[in-house]
Amino acid sequence: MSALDIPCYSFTARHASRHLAQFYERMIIGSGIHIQQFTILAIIKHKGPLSIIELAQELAMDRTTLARSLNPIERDSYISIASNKEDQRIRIVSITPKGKEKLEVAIKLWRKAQAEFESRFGVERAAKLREELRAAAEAVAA
Amino acid sequence: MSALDIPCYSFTARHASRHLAQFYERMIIGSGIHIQQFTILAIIKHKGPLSIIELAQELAMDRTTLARSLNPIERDSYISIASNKEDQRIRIVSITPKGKEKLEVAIKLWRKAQAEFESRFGVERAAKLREELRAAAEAVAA
DNA sequence: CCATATTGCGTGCATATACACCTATACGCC
DNA sequence: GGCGTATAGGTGTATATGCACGCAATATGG
Repeated sequence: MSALDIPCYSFTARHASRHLAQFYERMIIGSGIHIQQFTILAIIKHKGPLSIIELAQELAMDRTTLARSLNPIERDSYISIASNKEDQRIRIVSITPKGKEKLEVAIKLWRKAQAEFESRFGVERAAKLREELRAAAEAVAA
Repeated sequence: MSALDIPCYSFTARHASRHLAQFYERMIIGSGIHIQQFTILAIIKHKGPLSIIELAQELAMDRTTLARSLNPIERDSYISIASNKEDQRIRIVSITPKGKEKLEVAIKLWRKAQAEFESRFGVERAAKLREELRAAAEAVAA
């Protein structure tokens, strides 16, 4: 018996998440960004300029975690963060042209990672797993 | 469409892992240890004294990540780390009596978390999800 | 219009994660 | 025994994660 036989759902999810992340990192390393940054860039691009809180809601992650995750991609000029005239508390996050270029490169590699995982795991099976993961997260929502 | 609709398996797994972890953290907070530390303590107890590398293999996690995760539970005297006479490179990790006590308290709360998740998500469904997560991690193993 | 509540956000702290690189020890072969 | 190699482990750096707390700006109620 190894730890993988521990029936803890949290451990199993964490374990799978770690290893999937490493798999995706290896696949998109040529783009120069991380898989988490890829997701954030993709959301910013598709949902348009957003406040920190709106973006955190879109990504279903903690506001403070997201804020810190923005630092490296802002430093590398993939996003820009501007203040808001009407409400000076709000900071608006946008993707830059440089960020869009980066995203396009990463998307090609990401598609390969997706295809490779589906090839190894099965397309239907992968879709089912994703749906169940979503449902599990919803089941434990605070 | 939110980020949850992004079909990235890595994002979905990370998302579920984060939220499951938060759920378990809330449930075992009374024990004073974290869910990750709970898993590590449980493995050390059940697999007996182990080297860092053996322990990392048991937990299917990176050696250096594990080593740093041992710091807080060693500081709190839940584990002890001793050197090895035969091979002085090796450091042997053991659970302490204090660690065992802590583990017993945490295990009661963990069982409640397990039961609560199974109640919300379904026992069969949860078992199936766990099995699929395990298989997915194996599919992307380096 | 002022006092209070709410909201948006940043920061300190602690833990988690892993790669690259380093040191020390053991082992194997000659 | 000594030298090259393999192995166990530590450390620097960077990102990820989220709670507690604080601050500033806006909204609200009287």
